[in-house]
Amino acid sequence: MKRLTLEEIGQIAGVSRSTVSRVINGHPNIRPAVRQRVEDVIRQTGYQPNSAARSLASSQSRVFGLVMPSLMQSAFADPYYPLVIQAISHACNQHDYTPALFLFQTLEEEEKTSQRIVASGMIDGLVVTADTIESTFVSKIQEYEIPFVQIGRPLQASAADISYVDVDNEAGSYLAASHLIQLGYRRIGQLATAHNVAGAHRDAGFRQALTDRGLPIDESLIEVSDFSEAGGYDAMRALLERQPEAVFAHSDAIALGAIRAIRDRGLKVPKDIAVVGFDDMPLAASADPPLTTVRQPIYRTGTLAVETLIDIVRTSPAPARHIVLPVELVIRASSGAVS
Amino acid sequence: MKRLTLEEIGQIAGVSRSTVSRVINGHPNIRPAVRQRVEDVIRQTGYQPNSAARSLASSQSRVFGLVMPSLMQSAFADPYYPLVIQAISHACNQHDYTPALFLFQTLEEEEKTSQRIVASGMIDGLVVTADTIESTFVSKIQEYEIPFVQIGRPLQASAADISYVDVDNEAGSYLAASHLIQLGYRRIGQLATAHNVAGAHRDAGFRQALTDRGLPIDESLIEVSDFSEAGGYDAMRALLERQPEAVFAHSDAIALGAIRAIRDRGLKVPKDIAVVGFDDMPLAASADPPLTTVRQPIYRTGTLAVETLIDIVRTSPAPARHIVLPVELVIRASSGAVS
DNA sequence: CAAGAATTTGAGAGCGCTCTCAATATCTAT
DNA sequence: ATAGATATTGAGAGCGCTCTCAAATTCTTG
Repeated sequence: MKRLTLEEIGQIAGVSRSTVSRVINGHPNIRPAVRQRVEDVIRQTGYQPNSAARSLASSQSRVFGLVMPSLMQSAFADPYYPLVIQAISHACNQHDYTPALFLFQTLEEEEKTSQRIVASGMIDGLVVTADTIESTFVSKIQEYEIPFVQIGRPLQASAADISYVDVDNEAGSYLAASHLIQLGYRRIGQLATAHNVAGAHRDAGFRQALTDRGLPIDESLIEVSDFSEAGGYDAMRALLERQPEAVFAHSDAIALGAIRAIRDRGLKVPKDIAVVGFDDMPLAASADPPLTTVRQPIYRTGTLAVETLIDIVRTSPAPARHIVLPVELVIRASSGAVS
Repeated sequence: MKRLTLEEIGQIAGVSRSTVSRVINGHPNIRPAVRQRVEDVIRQTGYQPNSAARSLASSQSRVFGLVMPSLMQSAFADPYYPLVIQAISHACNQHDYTPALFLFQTLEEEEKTSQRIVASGMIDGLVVTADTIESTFVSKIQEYEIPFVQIGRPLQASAADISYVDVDNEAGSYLAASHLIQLGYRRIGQLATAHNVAGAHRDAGFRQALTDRGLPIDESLIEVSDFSEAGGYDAMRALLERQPEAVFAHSDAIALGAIRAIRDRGLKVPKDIAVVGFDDMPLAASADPPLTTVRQPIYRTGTLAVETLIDIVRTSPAPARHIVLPVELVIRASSGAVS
């Protein structure tokens, strides 16, 4: 099918290229009759402006990039990223942006692609998930002055002029720990994740809760895990030696691994050891026992990231936006509060 | 940071715009000394050609679209799609293509965005996952003559001129069913999925295996489920009434749900009922008991889809490519073959 | 109904690249 | 050294759009 141009649409409608352009871009000062006529032609022909020409002339592409640097294989097993991607995709569709996806499995891959992303003008803005330690990527974006928002808070001090959308990890783990304390548990372990900002915040909230309730912090009750089920299993096996009465895991996947480890040892959840997770992923509700967990609004995070980015692009230069979304504790059987 | 143009690079290197263009595009017939000089300037300046201008002049964007039509919320919980996305992203990075993501949660969303995708020239080719019944999308792509490959075989007759990459679902379920039969099980149930091509093929392979081994096909031992764990649980509960000795599930998630249902009924896997899944997702190996399942090369599917698409774009017009990848049976404890 | 103001439209340049074609530089063989 | 072949380079048009500026049209108002 032959693709039409503005000129040709104009010809059919009996107006100039300029007028058609005005109609498409919603400019004022067009006689209603003319606008109608042009719109009819556009609809009938299914005309869509050539996006390359548009970008070139207007120097904006209406493409957003979604960047996930140094993403390990495993991270994607977690339903977190898929959900974020889905949210971002949907929000982009909604606002007539096209989301381009940049997943980097190695630094080498990141290196190779990132220059093209920032310097080719192909992208109007970026959503960056930067949960791990800083890559050089953010500084590169800043150098080229590309608008961007991070999902997850940046750790470093330069955070003030970086826009981000994050969930209140600290409050979440505070809730989780407080819940366990209120249920009477004293020896509360933590299956923590390291090297990521969210993990640091979750750890902080956990400690704060213990401290606020006058409990000592026993470092030997804290085991480090990655975000996987298998990691949780291993970490919990180690932790079992220390005989905790309850355990707070930094993710539901970890919690599920922990439950498996506890059961393998012949113990019952929550009777012998209570478990609380973080995420409220779909499997949490149908787990055995159903998992008490901290629900974070993952989808909303993605949506807000895009909307914030649009706002930044529109009003640039703009002050940085900082959004922290609330979380909630979902109480199910695994913590022993309900049967 | 000010973005440079070809002209300016040429100025610095003391050559014309045309020559720089030639260097960038790897044309022959450039004096080595000149090429060297130009390449140095490009490297030092970090110059990247403006992609809009490039697209406009060459009428190709080096962008591939990844389209997932009528995707329900739940489908994304499955690690299948994330893995495909990851593979496609990686393959695109490898070949200097940019992957644009189009997930459609509703037909309305699909309708709104699809015209832009096909008619704006923003995209050189599409990878379409069309596991469900045909949307109007494929015919639209064909109308606009955009190269595309499907992941998963098209069901309808027009398949011959559609390129696709698929796994051998039929052989997979044939393997699974044969395995169970060989182990001596006779009343073998199936937790099947409906309304998707892969499901149809898996069902066919299952039936073929029974027939080939002289077993009757008992329709009452076939329950329909969606692809979720919860769906598997419900379907298995129903199936339990019919007292199967073994059950083949169309996905690992379904199998996991089935195991939970069996256990809730006070029965043991595999002692009372053997279970085989499909996918070999990461959780399959660490499930309790470890899941016998059909491993399909999901990642490879995505990679091949991109490579095939590149091949098609390059040699267009080209005959349709049909690729069917082999699967393998991974035997673990849940089928009762090993402890 | 004319003259000025306001609205609506069109012409033209230009965004940064590719690609053709012609011009120039270099090489080969006599 | 020189004609002819060949390799290398540059000039210029054009891709389809946006956006400015001026022209044409319509609307006011005395």
